[in-house]
Amino acid sequence: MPSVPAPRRQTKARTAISAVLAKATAPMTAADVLDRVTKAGTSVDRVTVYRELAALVEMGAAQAVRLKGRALAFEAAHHGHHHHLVCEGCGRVEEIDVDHDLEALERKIAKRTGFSEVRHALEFYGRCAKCA
Amino acid sequence: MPSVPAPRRQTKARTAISAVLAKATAPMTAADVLDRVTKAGTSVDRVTVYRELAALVEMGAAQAVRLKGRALAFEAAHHGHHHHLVCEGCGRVEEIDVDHDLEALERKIAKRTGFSEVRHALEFYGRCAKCA
DNA sequence: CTCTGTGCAAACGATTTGCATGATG
DNA sequence: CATCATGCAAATCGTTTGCACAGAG
Repeated sequence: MPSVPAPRRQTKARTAISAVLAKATAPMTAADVLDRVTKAGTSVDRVTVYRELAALVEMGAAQAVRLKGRALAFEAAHHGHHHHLVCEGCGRVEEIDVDHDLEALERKIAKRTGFSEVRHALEFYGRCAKCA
Repeated sequence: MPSVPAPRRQTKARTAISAVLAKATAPMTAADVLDRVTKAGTSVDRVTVYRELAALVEMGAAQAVRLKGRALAFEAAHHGHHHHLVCEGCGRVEEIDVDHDLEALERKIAKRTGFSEVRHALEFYGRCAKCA
């Protein structure tokens, strides 16, 4: 077990994956990322994408969200805390801000239940105007 | 495509699965259900459990929730609308009621975005007193 | 030159599907 | 006795792991 966190090397794969994730307007699945990276001209393996996404989450540069559907989706962390509105027709995802004070709610729950480090996941589902 | 919804036959497997799900105090994964059904003395195949759970959801008698972890979990629908608090240490799940008016929030979102049939999923995660 | 990153193959867990047989209404 | 339900085998999908080689520092 190294006392030093281990250096992070810069590689084509990493640059490409981060670039794609940074440009994304909605959470992307590993397959989505692979697809765009490939179409952008960089040849990367599926496994590398999984590993890099995990690394980005680990570093706090990305976060994983579980929307409808089996695959995990990822988004760059530079957006602040926000929520998602998912269309069940076309699958399109919008970011959405909520004015409710969920942090206060978390504190209340923590106090009531004895839980610590309480966090939340909140998503909305519906049908967009086009898919109505 | 039959104009009549297709009759639902009563079988041992179905009785056992519904019974287990009805008694559950927290959402159960297909594997959990299989396990309890088996231990309760009824021999059922994994596949039957999946099919029956899907059928129950379809009928509105159960609902699926995606908590931390890869497997989908199911719970009987007879509890009203509620949320979950999941311990990331031991995995225990508590039902939890929230006083925030999320329906009002849904209506607001619907109006703002043009989405219809807006629903939400809200879960909380943290560490329970024992796992702190 | 050393160690991290990558590709490839294969393992894995969760879920789904095809098909022949069994049991219910 | 016509169908629906089930079991079993195998396919699929998303993800992870093991290992040998390539490439960054």
